[in-house]
Amino acid sequence: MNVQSSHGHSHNKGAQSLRLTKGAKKVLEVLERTDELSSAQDIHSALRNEEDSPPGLTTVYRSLESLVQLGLVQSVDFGDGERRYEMVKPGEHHHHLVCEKCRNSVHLDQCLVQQLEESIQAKYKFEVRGHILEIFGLCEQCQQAMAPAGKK
Amino acid sequence: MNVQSSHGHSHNKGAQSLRLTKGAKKVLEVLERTDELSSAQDIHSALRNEEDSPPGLTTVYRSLESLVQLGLVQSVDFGDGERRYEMVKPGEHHHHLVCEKCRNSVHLDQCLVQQLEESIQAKYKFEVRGHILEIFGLCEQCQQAMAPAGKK
DNA sequence: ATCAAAAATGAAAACGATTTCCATTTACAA
DNA sequence: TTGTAAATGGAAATCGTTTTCATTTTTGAT
Repeated sequence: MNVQSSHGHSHNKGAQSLRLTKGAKKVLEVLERTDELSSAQDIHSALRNEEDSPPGLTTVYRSLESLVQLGLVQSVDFGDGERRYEMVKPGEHHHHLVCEKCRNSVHLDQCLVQQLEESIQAKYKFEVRGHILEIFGLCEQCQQAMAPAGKK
Repeated sequence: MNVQSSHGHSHNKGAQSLRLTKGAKKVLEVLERTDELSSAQDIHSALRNEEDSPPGLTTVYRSLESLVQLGLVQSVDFGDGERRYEMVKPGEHHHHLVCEKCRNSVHLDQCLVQQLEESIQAKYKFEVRGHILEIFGLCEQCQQAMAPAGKK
């Protein structure tokens, strides 16, 4: 990882700047102390409530893009049309078990796809570069809350 | 499976009618002869080109929703904001290896998540009800096409 | 410190897939 | 045939995200 502050020298020529700009730092701070997944809007409102001159929504989006490219943040797609973000250990990623009832999520401690990359490669001659994986269902509490009362 | 035509009697009270309406039949026909994944728009244009009075886009969306509920069609999310659809064996589903270069996709013959449901259940006490899984990378041809020439 | 160029920023407009509204048409049981 | 529920289509509305573009801030060289 080669993360540098906006004040450092950078010779990256990637699709976009790989520096931590002022806005990106603020976004990262929000994500740092949140363990829930946050949408861009969530982050934006959080900043609105605590900053004197909060970054605009556009900047939040751009910052998230940079942070994702830096490998500090991952974007998660639950298929509901709203992307969420969360901090990850640099360069790592993980997937979630999302409760359809209470909407809480826990993350898997290992990636099911990574384990299978080799066999996919061997079987399909396909070079794995990325993947989406999210699992939906009922968490333990919601299963119990549901059992006695009946369905729904 | 309990699929019935629009002319059959139905006493389903589901969130929405589980009959095969005229529009849904046309949509299904398009999907039947396409092995590519199709977006709602794709299906709509296909119908425009061959029907005298093709269903409107709204009807295409509604039909797809029914067909998915009936288990005849699955919707696939590649995370690019456009949902695609394809026929499946009734009640089944599958996942894809999507080539990032040529955009073709092949589907996995077995579901990696289903195999793991039990262990997820055991380990996380989580009742699996559904999931999203798509794998991105390079297909064999594109790997070869890339090797000699260099990157991109 | 000063200056020009590059990068970052914000507000508003644009986008685009999907959904909602609502008035009209069609299907079908009686 | 007729009344009612379901289906349909077109337009408008949604809504997260991206683009545009003018302004401000940062940066590196002088």
